[in-house]
Formats: sequence, structure tokens, C-alpha cells
Amino acid sequence: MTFTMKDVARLAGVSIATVSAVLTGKKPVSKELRARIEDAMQALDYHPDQVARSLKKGSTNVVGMVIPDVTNPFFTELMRGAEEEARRTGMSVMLCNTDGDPEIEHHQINTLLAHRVDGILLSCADSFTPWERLERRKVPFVFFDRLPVGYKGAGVALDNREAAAEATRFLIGLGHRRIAIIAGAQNVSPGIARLEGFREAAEAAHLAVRTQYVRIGDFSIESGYQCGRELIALPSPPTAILSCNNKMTLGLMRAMAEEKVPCPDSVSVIGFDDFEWSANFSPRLTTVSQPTRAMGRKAMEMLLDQINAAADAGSPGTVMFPSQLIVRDSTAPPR
Amino acid sequence: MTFTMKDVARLAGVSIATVSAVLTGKKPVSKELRARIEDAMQALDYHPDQVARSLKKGSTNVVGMVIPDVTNPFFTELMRGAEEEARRTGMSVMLCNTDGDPEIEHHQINTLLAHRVDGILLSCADSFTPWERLERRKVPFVFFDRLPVGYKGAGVALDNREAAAEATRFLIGLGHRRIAIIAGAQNVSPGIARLEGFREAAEAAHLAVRTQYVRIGDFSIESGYQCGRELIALPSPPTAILSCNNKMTLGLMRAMAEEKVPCPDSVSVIGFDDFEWSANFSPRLTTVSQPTRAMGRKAMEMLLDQINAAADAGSPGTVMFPSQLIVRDSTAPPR
DNA sequence: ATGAAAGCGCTAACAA
DNA sequence: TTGTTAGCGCTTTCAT
Repeated sequence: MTFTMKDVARLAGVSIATVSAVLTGKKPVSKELRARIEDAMQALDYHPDQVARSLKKGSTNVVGMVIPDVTNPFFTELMRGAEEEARRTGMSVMLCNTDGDPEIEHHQINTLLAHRVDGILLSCADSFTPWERLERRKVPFVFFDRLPVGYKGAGVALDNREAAAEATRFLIGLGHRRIAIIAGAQNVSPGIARLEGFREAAEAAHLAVRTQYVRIGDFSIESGYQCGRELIALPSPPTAILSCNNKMTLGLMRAMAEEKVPCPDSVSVIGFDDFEWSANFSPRLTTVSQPTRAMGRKAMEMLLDQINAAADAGSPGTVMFPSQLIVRDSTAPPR
Repeated sequence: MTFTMKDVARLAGVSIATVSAVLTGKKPVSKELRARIEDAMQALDYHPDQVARSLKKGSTNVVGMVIPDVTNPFFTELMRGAEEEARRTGMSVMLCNTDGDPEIEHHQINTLLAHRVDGILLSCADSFTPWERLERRKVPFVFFDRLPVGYKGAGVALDNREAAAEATRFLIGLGHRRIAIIAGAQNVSPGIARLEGFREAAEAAHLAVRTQYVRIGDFSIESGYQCGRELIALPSPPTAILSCNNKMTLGLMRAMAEEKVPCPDSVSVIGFDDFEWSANFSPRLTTVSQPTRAMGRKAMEMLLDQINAAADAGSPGTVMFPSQLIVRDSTAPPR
């Protein structure tokens, strides 16, 4: 049995409107009544009902966040940034996992929409996520990390192209000539852009990119492992490998350990997605670090701006964040 | 501009009650009208409003899930299990992070309660989480992984005591006599129970547990690293270490790598919380594995049972899951 | 089988 | 400053 405003009003001997007034704090209420009402709320252990409030106001104070993989610390770190920002304004975050499956994604978005979230943060399962649907539904949204192809609306992403290019240039600068890449899924923006950056840097240095040095994974440990084994087994194996996300790097390291390929002595490795674990590997991993937390905050900030905007302000477009190459012990000049 | 049942009713030329009837499917509706109504819904791209439904029905179809660390794959794996189970019944999960901070936990629970979630899954920040509060509020809840001290209600946990004991016995069986433990925070049930299990097994084997071999961490990488360094630096260092969660194990491995202590040649290591990453470390980690996904599912199942129960059924109490020791390459007999 | 109408708990005009 | 009241969009008796 839970009490409502009516109970509080009765106990305090006032009207429910006055109770509402002290709750919202937007109307002036005499000290006298305010005290009586607060006492009554206390006595009844009253807690306002967000559901009723939401129905009345047409907004829920909840935003949805959709990510491809909750077990990947990269995405949950983004979530922490987003939540941090949300909490400052009393917003809650509803986190949904898609496993990178467009069908599940579709379902999750439907659920979010049904619950009338005030906005959606979205890292899409594949590039063809129909953001038109969101537009049609008139719900504010911001894409982050994985953007649909051709999308020009509100978004937050790493400058993946430049990030990969910088990492590649670093390897070239070290003296490597046989450089391979384990690229991510090519149906998703970071996967595509990082491969482009790699190619760009290689070409700029007049390095031919041999096709057998380009392996396409799917961001999973297993695919990193597979691609790693294939690269190692090549007649003329690479002396350096750029691995395009944290999980694939893990698989790659296992492949190298199994085959007793010393890192960085025989093969240098640069991973993407720096995070707690990277520095605790042996060797400590050289990585392309993303300002993950900040990106999460920014995405939420843009979303809240949209939600609070008078619907006029034009789209801020996609904000690019710079990466930072963190050099540790997994890279060295070739022998 | 979003359409409501009224719009659908008008377009189909029926009353809103009939529209509601086809939506809920609980009342019979003639084929004739059903078709007209479905057409109208289609035409208007109508989607029922969960918020209004929730207010009317007094239930939201949302359950809250509160965990200490979203960036730890162990907890998010639990979440996946829980969500899997929830989705089968059309329930959504609202995930909240506490950073192990009782204050944040308190706040998150308040938010969940304000949003009138139908139930709460909770892994507590510290042992004194006041579950009485939840009881008072009459909201169904189930604790998982981290249980408050003295809690006897609905819960799901690993048999942590036996899990640690088994790991310890395994090390003893290998011939180790100088065995250390990096225990978890002692304000939380798994931290306590694992240390107890360790002590129990050691005593059963008539092994004195030297106090300098017992280090208390806080489940963070950093604490694992610190404790690891301290153990290694001992005049008579241990030949085997039991590390009580995944993150601390990571820190420990770094400490050993830095000090060039070969594993398992000089020191054997057993970690807790098996997961994708464990098998990809070098050496591949021997770990105490938990049926994480299944535990998440079970916790949600128990919660849904409570939610759907006629409030009569007595508490199922706490369900214990068995662990499994997965032997890989980080353990060997002492030299 | 269908419809009319009463609320669920709250906010926000509008009146007093 | 306070109270009255009309809904928000839906489900659910209760009539018809």
C-alpha cells in the first residue's frame, strides 16, 4: 500500500495542488503550509510517482542507450560518461544490449519508444540502422561510436581515420615495412574508417598494402585470434600488426603466445581502445586511446541539448574526437 | 505529433474500448472490427503508450538491476543472463551502476522506485545495504552475487566458500605449502566467504596460514597490483597465490611481469571469475569459473516469480551455485 | 460483441 | 497564496 498526493494533502489539511506546488517548487507556498506538507510526506513515507508525472508532462526523464556489447568495457565506459552527465540533470539511463544484431536492435528501440524515453543514444548494430525511423517518430537521438553510413546528424565519434593513420605512421617511423592490419567489421563506421586510415598512411609512405596483410575480423576475440594465426603463418609474415579493437587484440596476443612469436621482438602490435586492461598485459600494450568517458558525456550533452531545445536549433552535426597514441612495450623497431 | 488510441478509434469508427480490446487480446473482437482497427493502427503508425498503461495497471514491465561496476564483464554477463530471461516475458531491464558507493546505490534505488519498477535485482555496494527499506516499500527484490550480511531472503550467489576451498585444495594437492591469498573487500559477502574458504582448506591440510600471506584488496586492478608486489617482495615469498576476482588478478599478473617473476615457474596463480579474457592471457589463467549467465537468469527468474506470485508463496531463500575450477597454464607444482 | 464512463496519480490552467 | 478542475492515454467494469 503506497500513499499518493491525495493522502498527503488530506493529512496536511490542504489541497493536492498545494502538495504538488511544494514538490515542483515552481509555485510559491507559505512557510506554514510547506512545513505541514513536508511533515505529512515524511510521516507517510511519500514518494512521488514518476509514472503519473510522466503521463501528465509528456516526458519521462529517462533516456535510452543502445550498445552492441555490454560486456565490452569500451561501451560501458561510454555509458558511465553518459550517465554521469545525465545524473546532473536528474535523468536516468536505460541501457540496452543488441549483440550487434539489427533485429534485437530494432526490438530494443521499440521498447524504448514504447516507454516514451525522452531521447536515445545509439551505437548502431550495422550501418543501415534506419535512423529515418527515429526521425519520423520525432524522438531526439544522437549516434555515438558507430554511425550509419551517410549519417550527418547529431553524433559523436573518434576520428578513426586519422587515429589509424597515426598508428600506422608510427609503425612506419619505427622502420616497419611489412605491416598488417586486423580490421573490424566493414559494415560499421569505425571498422571502415580505420582500414581507410591504415591504407592512407601506407600509401603516403609509398608502402604497397599487400592484400594478404589485410584481414577483416568482426571485433570478436575469436576473429582476432583467427586473423592473427593466419598472419603469423604467412610465408613472409608481417613485422607489425595494427589491431582494430580491444577484443581482437586479445585474440591476436593469444595467437602469438601460442605460436611463440615474441612481441615486440618478432612482431610489434598496436591495439585500439585503451583501457584498464591494456597496461596490465605483458607486454604492456601500445594502444590508440579514445577519450571514452568524455565521448559518452558529450553524446549525452548533445542529446540533452536537443531535448531541451525549442526544437529550432539546427543539428550540431557529428563531433569528432581526437585519439591519442599511447606507446608502451608492444612496439619496437623491426629486427 | 504522436497518435493515441482515440485517433485509431475515430479512424476505424469504433470506440476506444474496442481498440484496447484488440491490443490486450483479452476480450473477443469480431474479425470485421479487428481488421478495421489494425488497418487504422497501421495507417497512423500507432504505438501504445507504456507510460499510460503503466499508470492504469499499476505495473511498468520494467525491472531495475543495480550493480557495483558496469565496466566489469562479470557483472554485465550477469546482466545479459537477466535480460535474456526478462525479454521472454516482455520485461525490460534498467541497469544502474553504483561504483560500489552506498550513497550512489541509495540514489539509484530511489530513482528505480520513483519510476515504479516492478522489481529490483541488486548486487550490493556494501553489506549493510538496507534491504529493510525495500521490504518496507513492498517491492519484489532479489540479491545476487553480493548479499548483505545476515540476509536470508531471495538471493543468488556462488558457493564462494567452497569455491575458494577447492582452489586452495588444488594448490595444496600440487605440492604447494606457501600459499597466499589476495582477498577481496571484506565488507561484501564474496570477499568474506572466499577468504573463509581459503582458511578452511588450509587448516584442513594442517597448513598454518601466515598473516603476511593474507592480503586484503578491494577488487580493483590497482589493489591486486599492490598486494601482488607486497607478496613478491616478502623474504619468503609464496609459491602460489589465489586471487579473488578478475581485476585483482590482472593487477597481480602485471606485478609479476614487472618483477620478472615467471608464472607458473616461480609462482602459480589461480584467479576468480573466468571469462573471455582469462583464456587469452599468457599464461592462460587457471580460474574459478562461475556459471555467470545462468546465475543472472536465475536471479531474474526468481524475481519474476515474486512479481507474478499471489504474494503468498514464501521466500525461496538464497540459491547457491557451484563453481568450477578450470585448470589452464598458470598453475604447476612448486619447484 | 461493443460502447460509455470511471479513474490510475499527477500537473497546470484558472478561479477565488 | 491556495483550491478546483480538467485532462495525460490507457484499462476495465458495467451496460447495452
